[in-house]
Amino acid sequence: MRTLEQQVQVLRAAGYRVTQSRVAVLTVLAETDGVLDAATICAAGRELHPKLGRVSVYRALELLAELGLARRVHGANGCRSYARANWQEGHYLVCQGCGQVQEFPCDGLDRLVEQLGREYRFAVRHHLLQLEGLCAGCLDADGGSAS
Amino acid sequence: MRTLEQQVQVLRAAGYRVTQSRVAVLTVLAETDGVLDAATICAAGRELHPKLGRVSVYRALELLAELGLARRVHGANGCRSYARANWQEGHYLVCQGCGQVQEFPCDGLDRLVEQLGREYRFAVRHHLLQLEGLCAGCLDADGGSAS
DNA sequence: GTTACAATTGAAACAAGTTATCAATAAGCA
DNA sequence: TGCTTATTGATAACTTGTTTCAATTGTAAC
Repeated sequence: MRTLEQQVQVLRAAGYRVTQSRVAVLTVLAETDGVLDAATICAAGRELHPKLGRVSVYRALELLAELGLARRVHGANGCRSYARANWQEGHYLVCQGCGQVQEFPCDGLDRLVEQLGREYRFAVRHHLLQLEGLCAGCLDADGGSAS
Repeated sequence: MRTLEQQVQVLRAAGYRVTQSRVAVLTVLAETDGVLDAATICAAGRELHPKLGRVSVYRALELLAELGLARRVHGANGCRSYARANWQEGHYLVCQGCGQVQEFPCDGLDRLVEQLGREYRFAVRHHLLQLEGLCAGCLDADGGSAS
C-alpha cells in the first residue's frame, strides 16, 4: 500500500493541486480497511480539515477514483460506498460480515476478458469485477457455517 | 430471451402479484436493448399505464432485480441505469458507443471466482462483472480505430 | 517573501434516488 | 361476487449527487 506521500505524489504528477480537502479525503480512506460512504468520509475528514465541504468530498472522490487512489464500491442496492485503491484496475473482495475490502489484481481476469471480447466481438475497454462474501475472519467466527 | 409471459410467470412463482405497474416496467425493459434510467422507464411506462408512480418504478426495479428479471448497470459515475436481465447472475457487456447491453453467462468466471476464493481465503457468495467497451457495430462504424 | 492567476473550495440551490406513510385500489383466491 | 391482503400512488422527508458562483487557496514566477 502506498504511503500518503506517495499518493500525494500521484496527484502532483497528474497536474492537480495538493489541497487540504484532498489530503483529508485521502487520509480518511487510508485509515480504514473497509468501505465508507461519502457522509462518513466528510465527517471524518472534517476532523482533519474543519471547513471540508460536502461537495468537495464528492469532487475529491471522483478525482481520486480517476487516478486510481480511491474507488467506488458497487452493490446490489447502489454504489454509495468508497474505498481506497492501490491500483486503477484493481478488483475487490468485499466482506459482507465485517465490511473489510480486499483488493486484488487479476491477471486471470485479463485473459478471460480477452476471451470474452473475442467471443462476443466486443472491444473491452474497461472491466469491473467485485466479489462479495465472507472473509477468513468472519468464516472462522461463523463456525464454518458458510458454504 | 424470455417472453413477457415467462417473466410474469417468474413473478407469480415467487409469490408476487402481477400488477399493471410491474408489467409496465417489465415491458419497457423488454423493449430496449440498452440501459435506461428510472425517469425514462417511468415516462415510457406511463404510456402503458398512465397512473404509474415514480416510487412504484423504483419498487418494481428492486423486486425485478432480486428475481433476475432486471438489473442495475454499474458505471464509474454511479449505477442509475437499469437493463433487462435474463439470468440472476448474468454479466454485462455495455457498449459505450450505442449503449447496447449484452448479457452473458460465464462459466469461466465461476472457475476464476473459485480460484480467487481459495487464494484469498474468501467465501464468495456473489459476484459482479461488467465490461465496458465497443460492440461490433460501433467498431465497424469507427473504422477499426479501436485498440 | 510577495504577487498573480487559475484551480479549487464551500455554501446554497437544485436534481435524482430512496424511504416512509397511508388511504385507496386492485390482484387473486375461495 | 366478496374478502383479504398485497400493492399502489401521492406526498413528504431524507439522502445522495450535481451545478453555480463568489471567495479562497495552492503554487509558480519573480
